[in-house]
Amino acid sequence: MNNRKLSRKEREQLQRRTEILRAALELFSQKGYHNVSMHEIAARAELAVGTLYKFFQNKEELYREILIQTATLFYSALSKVLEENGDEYAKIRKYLRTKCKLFTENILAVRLYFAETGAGVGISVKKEIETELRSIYEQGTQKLAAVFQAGIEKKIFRPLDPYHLALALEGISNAFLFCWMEDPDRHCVDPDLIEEIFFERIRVG
Amino acid sequence: MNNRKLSRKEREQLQRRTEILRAALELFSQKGYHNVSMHEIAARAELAVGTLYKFFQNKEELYREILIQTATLFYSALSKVLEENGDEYAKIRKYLRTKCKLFTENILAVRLYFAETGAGVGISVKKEIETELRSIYEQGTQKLAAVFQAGIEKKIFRPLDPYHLALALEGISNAFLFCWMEDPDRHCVDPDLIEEIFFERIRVG
Amino acid sequence: MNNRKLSRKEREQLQRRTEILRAALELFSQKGYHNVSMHEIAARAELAVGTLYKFFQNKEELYREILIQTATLFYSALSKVLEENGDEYAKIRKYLRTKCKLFTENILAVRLYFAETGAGVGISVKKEIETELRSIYEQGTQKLAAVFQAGIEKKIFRPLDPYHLALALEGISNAFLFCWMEDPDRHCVDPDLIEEIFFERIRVG
Amino acid sequence: MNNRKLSRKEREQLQRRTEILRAALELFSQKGYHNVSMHEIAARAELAVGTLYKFFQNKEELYREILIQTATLFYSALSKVLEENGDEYAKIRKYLRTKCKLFTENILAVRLYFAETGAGVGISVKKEIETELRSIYEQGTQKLAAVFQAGIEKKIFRPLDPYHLALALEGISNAFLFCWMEDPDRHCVDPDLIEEIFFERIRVG
DNA sequence: AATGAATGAGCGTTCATTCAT
DNA sequence: CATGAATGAACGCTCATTCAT
Repeated sequence: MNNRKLSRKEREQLQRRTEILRAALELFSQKGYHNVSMHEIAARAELAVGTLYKFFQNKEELYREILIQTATLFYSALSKVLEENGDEYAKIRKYLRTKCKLFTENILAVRLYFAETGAGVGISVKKEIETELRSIYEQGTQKLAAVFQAGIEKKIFRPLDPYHLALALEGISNAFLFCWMEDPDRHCVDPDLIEEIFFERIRVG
Repeated sequence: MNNRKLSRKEREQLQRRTEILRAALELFSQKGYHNVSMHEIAARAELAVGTLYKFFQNKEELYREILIQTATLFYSALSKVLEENGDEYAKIRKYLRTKCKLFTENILAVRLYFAETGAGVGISVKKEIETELRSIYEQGTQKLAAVFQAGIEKKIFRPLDPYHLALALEGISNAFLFCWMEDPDRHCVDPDLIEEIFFERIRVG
Repeated sequence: MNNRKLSRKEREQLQRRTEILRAALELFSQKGYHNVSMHEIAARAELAVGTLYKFFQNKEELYREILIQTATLFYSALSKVLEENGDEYAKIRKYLRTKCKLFTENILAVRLYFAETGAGVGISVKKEIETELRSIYEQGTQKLAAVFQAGIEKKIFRPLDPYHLALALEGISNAFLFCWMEDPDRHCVDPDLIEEIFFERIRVG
Repeated sequence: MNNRKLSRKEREQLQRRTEILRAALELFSQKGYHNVSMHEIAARAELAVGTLYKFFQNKEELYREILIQTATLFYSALSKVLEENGDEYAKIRKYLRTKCKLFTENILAVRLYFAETGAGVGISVKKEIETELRSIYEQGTQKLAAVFQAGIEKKIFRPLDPYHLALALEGISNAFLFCWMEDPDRHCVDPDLIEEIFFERIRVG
């Protein structure tokens, strides 16, 4: 990273930008895109409205930034896991664990993310944002499918369509995570539980 | 039914109401609640704005009507399936088939429905609508769980938490249906396919 | 009168018309012209909206009718009193008594009437109505002034400007009647009381 | 006063606010509350609609502000007069002079004021505003009554009910002022004239 | 003649965005 | 460079009026 090179001014700028994103995330995830005004975001970020427009072209762009940032964070973290060494079964298990962790640690962003992609559907704020997000999501699913593919070749998994397996894993884990988001006390986020249902009889042997 | 008793006037009224709902469904599912104006809906229904308000108290009510109608249609159809005679495995299979059929035949409404309930999350148009919908959805999941419970008792299924099984089945099937909704050519809606992944090794024996 | 000549149909028509005026008077005097809709009036008169338009060109005309009717009723009753035989002092006394009676018996209409003419001012629903009403009111004041004029000539009253005397009497009596309308329990409508203040000297010495 | 401390910005703000109030007063007093739109006021004030809402919460509040401002101005000026030193007769004379002056200098506001309080009646824009205004008006009348009471005790005035005397004075003066408002050429606003009629005896003998 | 469903102009209000300071 | 007052298009909604039945 080139953090060292940032002048005081630049650091202050970055700080401000981050502050805006934080304020916006809180508000958007609480009330939804259309029920949050730029004034409200400015007020929460303790800045003037005009300043918001110095950092983001418009409201949509600010929204997009939050979503892309989160999607990228998730994608890169989960990709990394899938690219590590180890057998495919272990990779999937770690993937599940990481996904659960990311979700629970970033609920606000997740809310927004799924409001947009709706676990597959979604009437997004803007079609472009939706497309962009879906593309990132799709890349993730493809990577997951590739791992299943490898696992199938190594006879770790039964010879099913790897993309479908990826889809199914995503579907189950999302369902459990959604359930938890709705009612955090129900403790559905246990990855072992998800694994048991998903794997126990799918795995060969 | 008392369809016979409808006078011409009443029939025309019903027709108009249906026309409004159709126009609204199309627009809402295409652009989302906040990006559709009452004028737009009126124009598409080839009516004056005022007429919309003769049938629906306000925009929200019109939106709610669409969602509740769909949710109820789905819920009653799927409940019926689960209440029919037959062993639990057959019931689940029929449930899956019916769900796929309902989805593919009501894509527009499904888009809206999941935009609201977000398969679990969702920053809804109005909290009341969300709650109402979620309650219907939850009832459905409970009914599904009851069938799994019965199946477990009869040793048809492995002794897992029945609610989790319901959640998982919903998760997987939604994932496949979403995938299809995004790209109808990919033909992911084959219920056999979903069953294979979900069941083959979950079922005892 | 030619009441005899009215056919059943005509009688029914008149009845309907009266019914509309009654309903409108009640509503207008309760909530004011702008806060009453034609639907509301129709509903209270137990008629269809369209029927209202058969009897009155539009909302304004309906309103005008009520006001002109009341103004004419008041004017003719009070004129009659002033034209009776008797000395001028007695006429004024009877005028006052009649005015108090008319007011207390037609509060609803009075409310409307003064809302329009505002005891002199008034931002009326329509300038034309205001002008028309004021003209009737002015005629009344002129007639009253003529009586004062006669009284002055007969040395019954001191030689003051008769129009001013008329104005003053109207002003005082209105003030007392308004006071009563606001709070009917305060019993300010005693004509003797008004007379005492109007006629007898206030300043000692 | 702290007028000195107003920065240029603050002065401009105040100017704008005043400008809005002026435009609104002109229009309201000309056409009445319901026949004036916010767009119209904005246009006359040479501002955008949105700007109106920066200064006043809504149309009603803007209306209320005008009325309360005027009522307070009148009340404080007239109260001051009644609280000055001097005998009661002199106070009433000065009161009358001041009232005439205030009326003639604020005709627009007076029109509105009496449209609301209707010199006693009035179907007001909002019950709350009416109540608030009437309370101010009533305070004024009470103060006037107190002066009459003192005058009666000092044998300056005949022993009549002081509140009724206040009511009568208000009634007469309003009648003359209304008469002048309708037709400014008739010169009815001469306070001497009002006094003569109010104070001296009308009936001969 | 009576009806009341349909109309659509026009209202009050909001809020993303701009730009003079 | 940050500010926030000003803008005005666009919204949801109402209601006087019309006209086919």
